[in-house]
Amino acid sequence: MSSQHVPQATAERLPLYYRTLQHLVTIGKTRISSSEFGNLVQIDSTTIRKDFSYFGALGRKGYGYDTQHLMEFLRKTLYQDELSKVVLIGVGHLGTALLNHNFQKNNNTKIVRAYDVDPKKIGTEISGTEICAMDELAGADNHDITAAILTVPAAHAQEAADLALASGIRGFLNFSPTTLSLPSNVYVRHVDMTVELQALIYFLNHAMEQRNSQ
Amino acid sequence: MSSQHVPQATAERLPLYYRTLQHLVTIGKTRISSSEFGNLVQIDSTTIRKDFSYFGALGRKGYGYDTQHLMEFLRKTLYQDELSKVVLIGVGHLGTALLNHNFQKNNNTKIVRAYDVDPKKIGTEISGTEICAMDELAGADNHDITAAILTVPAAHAQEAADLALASGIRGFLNFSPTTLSLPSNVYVRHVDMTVELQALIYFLNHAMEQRNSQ
DNA sequence: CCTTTTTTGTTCCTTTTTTCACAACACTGA
DNA sequence: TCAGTGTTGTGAAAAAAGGAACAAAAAAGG
Ligand SMILES: NC(=O)c1ccc[n+]([C@@H]2O[C@H](COP(=O)([O-])OP(=O)(O)OC[C@H]3O[C@@H](n4cnc5c(N)ncnc54)[C@H](O)[C@@H]3O)[C@@H](O)[C@H]2O)c1
Ligand SMILES: NC(=O)c1ccc[n+]([C@@H]2O[C@H](COP(=O)([O-])OP(=O)(O)OC[C@H]3O[C@@H](n4cnc5c(N)ncnc54)[C@H](O)[C@@H]3O)[C@@H](O)[C@H]2O)c1
Repeated sequence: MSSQHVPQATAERLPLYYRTLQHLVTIGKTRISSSEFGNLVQIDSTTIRKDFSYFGALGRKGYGYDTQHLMEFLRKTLYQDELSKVVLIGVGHLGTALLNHNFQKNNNTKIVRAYDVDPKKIGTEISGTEICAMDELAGADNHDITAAILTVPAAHAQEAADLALASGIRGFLNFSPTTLSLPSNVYVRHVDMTVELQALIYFLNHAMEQRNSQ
Repeated sequence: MSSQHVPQATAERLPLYYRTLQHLVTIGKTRISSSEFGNLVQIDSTTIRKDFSYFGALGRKGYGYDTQHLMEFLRKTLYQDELSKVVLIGVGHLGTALLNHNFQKNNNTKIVRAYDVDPKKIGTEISGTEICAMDELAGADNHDITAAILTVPAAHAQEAADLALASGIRGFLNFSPTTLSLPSNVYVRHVDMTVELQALIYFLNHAMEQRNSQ
């Protein structure tokens, strides 16, 4: 039962569950049923229950789920209770926003260092995070760094990723609108806000009118 | 054949295809096979061919796809050749980054107006986009606006969305880490960068070690 | 203590998405 | 012109994801 193989789709939902549980704990809600939780995150309650069941019996019949317990379980599952250190490459508009944010809410992840090529930025600090030269990245040993956030212009994304890879980084969150070519033992996630906006517009133009005409 | 029902998964990939084709046209590549294209976007070539086939026969056997033609077809499909106007709500760190960016590359979408509650920001401009008071949103007629980009703090996201909805907006790109509750004739897309980073870390911890042990 | 209500965990069925396999067709070069 | 090669478009199979239904267990309320 416990933790056989967790489907990709389930794994993608875990962070949403975790964040929602954090919120519930904060507002003092100690228990929740799968259907109430489902309403909250807008996912079918069966899907919720099945997702949790991959990790064993986390709930109690006739009661629901203990929010505190479930949250802690997910925290361990997601982070294995270690602080995940990440670096950010490209301190431009988007990079600066991310540094200022620095995933404050979420104390298990921290941007520990930033890199850029701009001499004006190198040596300065944003929100307590120091900005270093790209040359330093090339020589660094970053095996303790979980991931690199890439917020450089698309034309430089591959180059920046290669440097990070050489320094020992094995995870990438790529914000540039370009596909990276990296070895298969490296994990890349792509966040493309332009694509998101285009997809939204497409669905408004097509999917919606279909739904309306039914 | 042509445009029966386009699966959700296919529709989600169209913007990526479009962007990649733009790049190919820019660098002067006039034709491409599904397998070469597939390598580029890291999607199986069969999936590429099937995706395109929902729109009819866009390629030529023994030749491949004409990049210019395919790009133009996708542009029409995605935008129906109209400029999509969007507004942005919440001119903070992230909102400012988006305004500075303003989807320059992509001339079919434009942030025409921004809204905030901060009196210091109201009346100023960022990258040519004027920042208005939220009160103006409440009274505005925004039926010509395709979508609203929400970059307000999570605690205010629902409230901001409700105002936008009342002014006639029917599409939302929500960057706040919260689930919005809106009528079903409204389309909401959620971009959660925190979740993306958590998912990345989860996959690094679990999926990767599985792949390695095989 | 017993009955009724709630709610999980899971089985089974449906839908969606991906992948395989290949016939059909169009280019290419001699 | 014609053999040979490349590449699409698609039907059929496989895999993944989603959702209905319900037995079993626990809680709640007398
Ligand atoms: N700003 C946004 O809202 C937004 C939205 C969607 C996508 N993006 C994408 O995110 C990326 C960054 O966008 P931005 O608006 O922050 O751009 P930006 O131009 O403001 O910042 C880019 C930063 O990267 C640095 N840089 C350039 N080349 C580098 C290199 N080789 N190594 C390290 N650093 C380098 C620059 O000095 C600059 O500080 C782009 O790919 C952009 O397409 C941004
Ligand atoms: N900055 C990031 O990199 C980042 C990363 C992930 C998620 N987010 C999310 O994006 C959202 C915005 O983040 P941010 O860093 O830009 O925050 P921020 O605090 O810098 O900006 C928020 C802006 O919204 C305005 N605002 C507040 N209440 C409002 C209301 N009711 N109506 C209109 N405007 C209002 C504020 O005046 C401010 O300008 C947050 O929900 C945050 O969690 C941001």
